[in-house]
Amino acid sequence: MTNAAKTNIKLCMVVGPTAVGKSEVAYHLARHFDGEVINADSMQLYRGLEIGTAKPSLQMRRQIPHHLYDLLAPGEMINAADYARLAHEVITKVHAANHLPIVVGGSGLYLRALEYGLCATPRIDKKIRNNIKMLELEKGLTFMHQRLKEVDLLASQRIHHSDAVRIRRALEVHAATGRSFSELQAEHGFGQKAYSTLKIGLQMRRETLYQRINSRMQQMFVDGLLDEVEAFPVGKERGIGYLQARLCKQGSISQDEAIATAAKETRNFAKRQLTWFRQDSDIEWYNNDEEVAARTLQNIKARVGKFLAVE
RNA sequence: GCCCAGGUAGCUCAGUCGGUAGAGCAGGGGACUGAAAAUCCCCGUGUCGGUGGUUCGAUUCCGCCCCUGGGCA
Repeated sequence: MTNAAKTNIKLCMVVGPTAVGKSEVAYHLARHFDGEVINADSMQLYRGLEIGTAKPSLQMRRQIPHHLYDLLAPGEMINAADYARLAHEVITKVHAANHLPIVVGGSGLYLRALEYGLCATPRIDKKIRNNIKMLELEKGLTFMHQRLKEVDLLASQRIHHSDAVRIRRALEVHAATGRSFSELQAEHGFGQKAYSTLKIGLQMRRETLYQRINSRMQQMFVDGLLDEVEAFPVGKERGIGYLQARLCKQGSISQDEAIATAAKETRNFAKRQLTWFRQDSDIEWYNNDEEVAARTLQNIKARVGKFLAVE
């Protein structure tokens, strides 16, 4: 994917698995290069979720402008396309102010949507969505997959028959546009970059990453995750740790169990993130293990400096 | 010291009427175009505690030893 960018706006992305230290690096880059930080984490978008989403500290956020951190109320919904629109606005402003936009986060689809856009589909009508849902409820997933096979063979081959989310989406798009989803995707093809981007990937030894995740989850409960979960309406909890926190409050599980489960889910999530980012060959990887972190930061700064210098 | 029950995958355990073994969890790999901290797929070789014996063949049967838990002293 080395296509020419639509604009000549330069921006930096800091990506990688959760708990690898992205926010820190982004903050230091912002300080050094007169930048502003833009969030690309689907959960840090929410107001009031400070502890459980490991947002950058208030201290950091007071010193450097941080965007898209307190946008939504817990329980409110957003999607990748909406996110991309919001981020574009902010990036345009930051660039206009002659500052370097530094996008940081671990939500792969959000980052991709920002960089390449998503294929153009209309907003799906509530009626269509409901019809498909009802049909699925009535006839089952296998039937829905069979139906997808009839209207969009390629999509039915690509989407596993158990993947309800994607089956639904493909059927919705077909119902709304009369065209097959796979065709629309092929036309889009992530063909055009919106910006001139430098993608910095942070990684560290798996074992260390997992230890950091484990102790961070422990600390989250110490810091008051149990109170923070109250930001959600009961039953609307989303994001790793919050459901466990609620169950713990209700007495269905012990705090130790809550921590263990939440830490496990975070580890699994980090692994999925790594799988996602690994297939992006544009990412330049840096090791952020503690013993080399200082050095790494210097290397990254040097790399960003070079990136900004070239025409 | 004696009596019981165990010692099998990183963990918890199942199993082999003797033909070198399999579940759950953990873990690993992968997919991903408006729910993405979501959703979904694939992956199980390990001195079967050690050592002798019986046997064509022992993780399985027998002896001894070691370890763990419980009971009795």
